[in-house]
Parts: sequence; structure tokens; C-alpha cells
Amino acid sequence: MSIYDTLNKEQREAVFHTDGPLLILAGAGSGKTRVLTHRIAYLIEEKGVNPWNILAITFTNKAAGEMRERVDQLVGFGSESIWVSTFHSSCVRILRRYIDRLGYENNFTIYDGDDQKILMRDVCKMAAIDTKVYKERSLLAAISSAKDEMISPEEYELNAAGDFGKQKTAKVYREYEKQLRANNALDFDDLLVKTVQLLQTQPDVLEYYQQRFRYIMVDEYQDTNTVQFKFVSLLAGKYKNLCVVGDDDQSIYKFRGANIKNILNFEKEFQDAKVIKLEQNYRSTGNILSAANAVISNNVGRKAKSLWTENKEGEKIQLRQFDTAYDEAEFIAEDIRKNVGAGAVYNDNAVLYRTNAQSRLLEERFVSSNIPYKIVGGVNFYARREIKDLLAYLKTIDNGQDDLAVRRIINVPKRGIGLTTINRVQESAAKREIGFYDALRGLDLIPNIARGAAKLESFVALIEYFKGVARTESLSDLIKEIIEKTGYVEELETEDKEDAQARIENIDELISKIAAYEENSQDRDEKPTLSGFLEEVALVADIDSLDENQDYVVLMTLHSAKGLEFPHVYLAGMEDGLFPSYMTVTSDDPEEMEEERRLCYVGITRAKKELTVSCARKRMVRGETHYNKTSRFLKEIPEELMETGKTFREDLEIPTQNAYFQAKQAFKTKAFSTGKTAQQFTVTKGKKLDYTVGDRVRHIKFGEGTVEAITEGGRDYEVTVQFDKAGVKKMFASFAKLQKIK
DNA sequence: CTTGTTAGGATTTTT
DNA sequence: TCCTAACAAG
Repeated sequence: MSIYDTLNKEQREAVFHTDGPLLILAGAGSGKTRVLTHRIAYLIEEKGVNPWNILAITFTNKAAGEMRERVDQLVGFGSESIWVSTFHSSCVRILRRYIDRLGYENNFTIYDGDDQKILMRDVCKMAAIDTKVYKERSLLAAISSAKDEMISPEEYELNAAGDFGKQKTAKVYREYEKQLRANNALDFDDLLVKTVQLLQTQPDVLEYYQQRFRYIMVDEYQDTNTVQFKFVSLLAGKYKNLCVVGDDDQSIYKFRGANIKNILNFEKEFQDAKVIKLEQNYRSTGNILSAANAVISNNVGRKAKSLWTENKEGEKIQLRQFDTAYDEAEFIAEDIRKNVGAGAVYNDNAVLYRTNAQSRLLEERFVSSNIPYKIVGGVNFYARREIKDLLAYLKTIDNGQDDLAVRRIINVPKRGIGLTTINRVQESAAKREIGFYDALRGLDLIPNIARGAAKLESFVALIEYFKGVARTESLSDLIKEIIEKTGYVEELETEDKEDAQARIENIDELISKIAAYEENSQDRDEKPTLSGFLEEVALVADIDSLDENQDYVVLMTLHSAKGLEFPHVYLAGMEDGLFPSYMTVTSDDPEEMEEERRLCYVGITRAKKELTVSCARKRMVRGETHYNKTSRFLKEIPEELMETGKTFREDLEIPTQNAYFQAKQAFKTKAFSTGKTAQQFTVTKGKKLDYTVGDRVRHIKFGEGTVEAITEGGRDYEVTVQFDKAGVKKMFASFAKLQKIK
């Protein structure tokens, strides 16, 4: 019996078809990862392919890690020399070796969205563009889609003839590119664009990678954009051993340039491509799958396919409607608690929503219900202020050409270097066409900075000192030295007590991430370098931090949930205007609604055993109360598949723009809630706390600590606790749910 | 040059 | 509602 016997007919066909182009259309839950991993195993074990010649591209680092792990289990040895990585990190690896051929230095830095925006602001200032008329974000969006389509600034300009707005954009695009180059920096899109440019212009480099990657596999193929497709087709151009796996029904990144034509064009670009459909679903119950099929069948533009399953019908889909989003959150928390009581672990449950902002209410509810949870998304760890500051130090030490980084930290912590001084340096640097940091090193050449000169000099001396440390000491020592010498943490502490603790924790985490990086490199027999660390850090997504070994409920957006599965799934906020989003509802492009529906399909098919969909009649959005109808997607699920609780009333559909009605509602709500608060007031206060000053207590998130003070707040007790790990926190007793220890 | 105040924007999704 | 960036005052 071999490992391939457990596959079905189509899966086996896909695994055994090793040579020549192959397109696998894999429906949700049809075991595509199994096919990919078994295919790799088959290549190595049966076909004698050197692992070194295999490249597998996934969407996230997490998926890459999992794939490697699973291949590891199937293959005896050698899996470590397979390249399994994301598009972006593959490109970085190639560019680090060869980008000097395009006139960059090999230690280029990578700009994230925030960096791009700062750079764009400077560009607009320079080009005298009013950012009130042309927003940085929309300019960047235009440039990004141009890059996705591999349109250069010059081409963009040609296309812009006659269109004033486009001409402006073209001008900005050109200047933006110039600045990036001057900073020796690439943005995310550049990583792909420059790699393709490199492969197109350097025959020997192309030849090398074509030889090396004789077998290429691409996961989540439906979400690739034009430049990614070009990258893959160049690499596979010689041997054509390219296997792509995708599902057009799960294409949810069109807004980011994902090009559905890549699936359709595949057979054109690679003639005699074999196409295999995987249509048996192993993940979900019959009811869940029927619901998913029913919803997605409303889309016109899709490849015909029919997913089926041998699984049992299972539970009906639970539909709940609530008065407010608070009620919804409360229900979800309680229901999860019920699941856990019935034998599930927290990890079996996931709550999915359309926008990150929805996580807040849920989080509050989970804290007060003592349910461990993890929120994926929102602000990336490496995008936090304190982390970016420290990374800017590291970047400055590593690559003095990154002006953005230098300017970020020149006065952080405060050194009395103000805007006027910085601008003078900037002007002088621009005039002489040298970098900001280089200008700092030749201070005497800059006019009118007599007063600031001494401070600037000591800043330069500090950086030069760090460079020395970087040469002789380990990375861990370097970061500690930076924190020490700059007094960064002390500065934080004096600034604001509330935030400071969390920020210091983040810094500690950064230190351990650096240590982990050093360890990992040593395991791989690589030398840990500053550039290496910065590179790794630039490309991590929040989803990568999900850890199956920890038991928590996962909260995330539908987009982040792609590729994951859970026994119990909650789709929250199923309301028109939220999901599908307001933008989509008001748009006159029907394609957008189809994409939104695909997103819904992705959400439904994440569920293995039980799916709960919920909505609220009334929801606070940016401080305003919105009255939403139930989502049109709910109406697309056949009624017989659903079960509604007592709380659901479909008849009640509230008009959105009726001022009188809203006023009436608001009045009612107010009247009602005052009464309720008064009640709560007595309840909470009447209830005595079972701990007092000096007692040891436990908090769900912050761990153990000692109560330092208890004060009577407006309607609740305010408790100050010194936590062992998390520092001092102030919180409301009824919200914090502290438990006394012993 | 630093600090405090205010006005405006954000929330559709992210490597 | 909350956060950021721009502006004004010390």
C-alpha cells in the first residue's frame, strides 16, 4: 500500500501528471494541499527529481511553512532544499543576488504601505500637487495597478495623453520611482516588477533559474496578477513543468490586481495544458455545501463546476438576527462557550467578518466572558510605531541610503532637532543629489545650521558607533545597545503610562524575534545578518502568527480566512451595506457584487461541521447608528437549509434614511439605556468585589498580578493592578472579571 | 523646538 | 468614534 492509495481518481491523476503544464481547478475543500504535497513527494521519491529543482509558491508564509512540514512527513529527507515560499520572498531572494544589474545595490530596503505614503507625501510636496485634490492613497493605488500590469512611468505618460488627471498621475509616478531609486528602496509591487525586468534583460540569470526550477507549483492561482503570471511563465518557459492550482470561485483579490484571465489564458500561454477538476469536497457537511453552492450559483461569470460530497447532511445552518451588534457579539461568545462545554476546544471556533473594525465589539465581549481569543489582522506587528522606530535604526545602520528611515529617527527619542534643521539638510542633500545621511556626514557644507550642527554631529556619531557594534557584536546585542544608548524605553515611560506598557511588551517581543532569527539561521547553517533579519521582517503578514498549538478562538476578516478551515464558523455582520459592503451596493459595476459573493462563498466553505450566520438591525459605525437590512446573500441560501432562533424577525426592515424615524429610535434607545444603566449601577455596586487591595488576582489576558488600588468610578469600581508580566493596568471591575487566587 | 489643540478623514479587503 | 496630521502658542 502506498501513500497515493488514499487519493481519489482525479487527485491521483493530478499527482501523476508530472511533466508539462497542468491546471488543477480545485473547489473548496477538495484536498488541493494534499494533492500538492503528494505531488512533490511523488516527484522526489518516484521520479527521482532533486528537491533542489522544485519551487512551490504559496500565498502566505504560513501556508509555505505548513506545506514544507507536510512534505517533510511524506518524504524521507531533502525537503529542506525545496524552495517553498511566497511570490514576494522568492523575488527578494533573487533580487538580493542580482539587482545590481539593474543599478540598485543588493542591500535595498523594502517599503511597506506606511513608508509608501510618507514618500508619496514628499513627492507631492515636491511636485506641487495638492493632496486635497489628489489623495496620496489614490495616487498610490493608481501606481500600484500600473505596476501590476507592468506599465512603466513612460508608458503611463503616453497613455495619459489628453487626460489631465492621468497626466498628473504620470508625473507623480515618475517622481515616485525616482525617489525610490534614490533611497535604494523597493515597494511590494517592485519586488515582482524588478524581478521580471531582471529575467527579461539578463539571459544568463533567466537561464540559471530556469535550469534550477525545473518543476514549479503555484497555489491559490486565482489570485495571481499579471506580473506574477509573467514571473511564473518566464521561469517555466524552458521546461514547462508548471502546475497551478486554483478556484475561480474563490478569487477575492481583484481589487489588488488579481487577474482571472490568468486561469483562462493558461491554456493559451501553455498549449496542450492538461486540465483536471477536483469536485469532491471532503471538508463540509452536505447542508453547508448546499448553501455555498446556492449562493455562488448567483454569479454569472464563472467556470461551470459542481461540488459534491459524501459527507452527511449535518446540522442546519443557524441564522440569528439581533437588535444590536452588542447582542450579536454576546450571542456568539455564549454560543462558543456552549460548544466548548459540549467538548469542543476554543480552537475549533472562528468568527469571520467583513471589516477589521468589527473585531472591537467581539473582543470586548470575549474579554468579559473569559474566552481566550486571537485577532488576526488590523495593525501588523511590524507596522507599530515603536517597532518601526527601532527597525528604522536598524535600517539606517544597515543601509544609510534609506532617507525615510533616517528622517524617522533623527529626532526620536527627542534630541532637539526640529523641522527647520531637517529641512535645511534635506534641501542641501537634494541640491547635491546625495542621500540625507551622507549630507549629515558633511555638515560644514550645509548653510545656516550653526545652531543645530552640534546635535546633528552627535546623532551621526551615535549611528557610526552602532555601525561599529553591528560589525563586532551579535544582532541581539545590537538591538539592546540601541535601546540602551538612545534611551528609547525611558522616553516611552515618561510619555504616557497607558500605552507605554503595551509598547514595551512589543519591544520585548521584537528582541525575542531577533533572537529567534539568529537561532534559526544557525540551524540552517546561515550567518545571521542585519539585512537578512530586515528582509524576513518586511514580508510577514499577520496571519503568519496563527498557531494551531494554542487554544484560542480566532477572529479575522473573510479575506484572511482563505485557505483555513474550522469545525464551527460564525459569519458575523451579515447586513447589506456591511457585507456586501456599502461601496459594492452603490457601485454600478456588477462585477464587484460578484467578487463580494465569492467572498461569502469562501466564508461559508470554511466551516466543517457547523455554520452560524448572524446580523444586527442596528449597528454603530464611526459613531453613527446605522440601520441595515439583512444581507442579500442570506436570502440566497435556501430556507430549508436554515434554522432560525427565536430572535429572528424578517418582517422588520428599517428604512435607512428617515431622519424622523432615526430620531425616534435614538430617543427610545436613550430612554431605555438610561434605565438599564441605572439598574446595572445598583447591581454592579451592590455586588461586593471578592478581592481587595493587596490580593493576588488573575486576568484572562494579562495573567497574574497584585491589586494596588480600588476606586469608585461613576458606575463601577476602577481597579488598579500591578501585573507580573504586563505591568500596571487600570480597569473596570465588571469588565475585567478578575479572579482572586487562593 | 516642543507641546497642546483641533479639524478632518477613516473603514473594503493586503503581499 | 478614534486616530493622525496640520496648526498655533509658549
